[in-house]
Amino acid sequence: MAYSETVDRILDAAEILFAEKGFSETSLRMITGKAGVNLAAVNYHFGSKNALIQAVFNRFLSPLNKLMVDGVKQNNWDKEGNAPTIEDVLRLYTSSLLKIPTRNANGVSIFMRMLGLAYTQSQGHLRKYLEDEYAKTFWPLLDLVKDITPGLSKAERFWRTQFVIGATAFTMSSIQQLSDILENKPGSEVDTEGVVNYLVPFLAAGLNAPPSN
Amino acid sequence: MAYSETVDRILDAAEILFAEKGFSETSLRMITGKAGVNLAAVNYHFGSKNALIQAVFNRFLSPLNKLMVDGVKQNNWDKEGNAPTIEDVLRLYTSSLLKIPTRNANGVSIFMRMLGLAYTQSQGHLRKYLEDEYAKTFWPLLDLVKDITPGLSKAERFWRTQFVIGATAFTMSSIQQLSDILENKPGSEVDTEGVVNYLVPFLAAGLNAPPSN
DNA sequence: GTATGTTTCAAACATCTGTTTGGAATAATT
DNA sequence: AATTATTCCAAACAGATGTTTGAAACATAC
Repeated sequence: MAYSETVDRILDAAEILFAEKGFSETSLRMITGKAGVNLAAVNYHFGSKNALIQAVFNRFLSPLNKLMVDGVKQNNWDKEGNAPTIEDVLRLYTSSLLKIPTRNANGVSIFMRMLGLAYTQSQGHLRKYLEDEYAKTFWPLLDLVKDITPGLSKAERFWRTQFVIGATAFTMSSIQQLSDILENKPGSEVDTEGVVNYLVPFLAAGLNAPPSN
Repeated sequence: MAYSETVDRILDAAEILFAEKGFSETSLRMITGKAGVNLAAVNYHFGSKNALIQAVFNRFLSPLNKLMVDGVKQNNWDKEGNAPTIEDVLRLYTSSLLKIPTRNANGVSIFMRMLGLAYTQSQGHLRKYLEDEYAKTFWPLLDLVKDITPGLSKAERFWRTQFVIGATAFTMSSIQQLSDILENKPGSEVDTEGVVNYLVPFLAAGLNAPPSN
């Protein structure tokens, strides 16, 4: 798959439509129509619709992965006696999300909604791909949490990190609609960083909560 | 739409398949095949596939609605000087979910996944249906939260309730996939009640956290 | 027993799906 | 300039989709 202008046009259009409607609900004809390219271009450049879905994921999961791994190294959290707090870890997580380079407006929302879809709509082919990427991106984060919350069982710690991801993905993906509800008028300006500021103490308290039993 | 054995057979099959694959990924031929009825039966009894989806939701959201409204009354939480704690409210919510009468084995996890799908996959006809029909169920609960967390600004309280919904919906809709990741093998058994028990202290601590500023 | 209303069923319907094809247009290489 | 590789594109493909049809089977009422 060589580079071409067409490849990016397709990825941009697919990303928006997938986030908007879901994978099965988005046809190749919608994508190529929005991208202004020929229908056959998807199969020519990507091979199949499934491969296109993976390519869309790859484009934003890779930078996220890099940002988070770099963040851990930069803070020397992997070194002895340099343990971060829960808030530190969450700040790295949320700031990494906000730092991902986006090509479209509302890039963060689209990307978060994709992350949510990745789990809720994951079909066979996506499954394996995501588990691999997931391991790379989120297991380091889980390791850090492990040192901070020694009182939790492995299972409870795992599920709490899922609650963190869930609250983040759900909120970010629908932040525009939710802001409209709060302000009681559509089109209000969304303060993403403000919502993140609400998010961090909520998640930190949840992670630091005493075990369930 | 009159009652008939066929109607229930279709609902049972559709419920399982929707939870397993999602709405768009489940065809009427799969449903009628599993139910052992003729293909045309869905359109005859329900009118359309969309109407069938709504009927499936209706069959488990109605009892949930009733359980929660009854729970609020039964505890006299609406009376003066009888304010519940955050844990009380969350326990009512989760125990109501677990109390819904089920027709299939694994009924609870199927309902949970449906609930997750209700939020994450809802667009178009489903979204409007859900908002109209069941917003009234959740607003009383949010009023209770208001009385319990007087220290929060209106905005911060609103966003925290979104975090609660997000963590719940996301987790429930992807609970099977996540269980597989945790156990490192596909097809593992999912302990829905266990996950719910992890969820309550996490969410309670998050809601009770000190304000962000 | 005949008539009426309801439910089932095989078949067909039109439309949409992802994918493939073969030739035209364009770019790169020699 | 001639040749080769790459990209584009209109058209067609085979299969799946939700829905409709009209007659058969069944139940109910008179």
